[in-house]
Amino acid sequence: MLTKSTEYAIRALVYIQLRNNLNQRPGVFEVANEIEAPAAFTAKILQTLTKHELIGSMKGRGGGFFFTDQKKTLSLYKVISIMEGNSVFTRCGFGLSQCSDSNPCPLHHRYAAIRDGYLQIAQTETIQSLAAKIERGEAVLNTLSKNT
Amino acid sequence: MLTKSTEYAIRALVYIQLRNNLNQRPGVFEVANEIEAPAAFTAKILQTLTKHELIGSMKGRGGGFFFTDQKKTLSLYKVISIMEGNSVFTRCGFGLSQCSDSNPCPLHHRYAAIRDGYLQIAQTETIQSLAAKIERGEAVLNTLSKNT
DNA sequence: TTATAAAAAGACCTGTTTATCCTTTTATAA
DNA sequence: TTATAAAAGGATAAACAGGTCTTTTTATAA
Repeated sequence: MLTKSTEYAIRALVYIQLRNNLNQRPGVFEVANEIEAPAAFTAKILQTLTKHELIGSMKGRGGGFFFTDQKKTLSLYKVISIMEGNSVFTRCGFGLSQCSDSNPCPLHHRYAAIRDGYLQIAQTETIQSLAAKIERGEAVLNTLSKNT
Repeated sequence: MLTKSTEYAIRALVYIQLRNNLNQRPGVFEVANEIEAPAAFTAKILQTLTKHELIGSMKGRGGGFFFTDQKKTLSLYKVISIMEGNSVFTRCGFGLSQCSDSNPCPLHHRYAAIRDGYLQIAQTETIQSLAAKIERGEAVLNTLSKNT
């Protein structure tokens, strides 16, 4: 469904939010380690997220990544759009470039329902809502941490 | 969602079914043209489908592709599994390798519902059911044909 | 004010998917 | 029985996603 880059981005942002909640600013290596992604690749993704101002960054000693506005929420939809565009929410499930309610492919009606459900998730879930679930022990961020 | 190869495969199979219903056996060029896919690439995909015996083929003059058993149906699930495996039906939406009802990622419950819905579509829709919709004028196979 | 720690930037490498082209095999119509 | 039309097979290329490495910039603690 999502590209690896997008998945890494979402996991990284959730981790950053978790650390920010403890008044800490994780760096590239810490983030990469926690989300179980290659460090150099994680650095590139964090660069992208910073360039698009989803997060802020500080260079130099004690630097790292952080959310600039602790009150705002960030929807998965926005993260996905920035990382890979929104075609996952619009593409035809049959591969047709022209496919719509009025000119449907044979999968259209059923597939569009599923796709819209996915869009709903992406629009309503946020980095903060995911982080909260982890903080409440209802979910895990990575393979390492078992919440037993 | 699906790879291009899988989409081409499904569209090709639907077209072959449509032609078979008229007692014809389309060849590579005809299929490629109708499903709006590159001919050489379509040939490779038809080769794969033939090797896995989803369809039969005849070489030589008057040859082409066809379903060997006109009574059987072929689910999209089977086509997808052969073309790209079944990870689309099993992957975690958050990218975790270990993600389950008992050890969920923060997206798990909502995402699994969507994914299962998609699995339902793939298991219940068949090449034949899609072809039938087209024959009834309820849907289109390609960009060219407008069903107005 | 300098050594150090960190992110930013850019070049480069790797693997997979998508796609093309050429040769070989095979069936059949003439 | 031969020319021809078609699929099968194999090698190669192009585009993209995923990933690495090195250098540059910048902030700060010592």
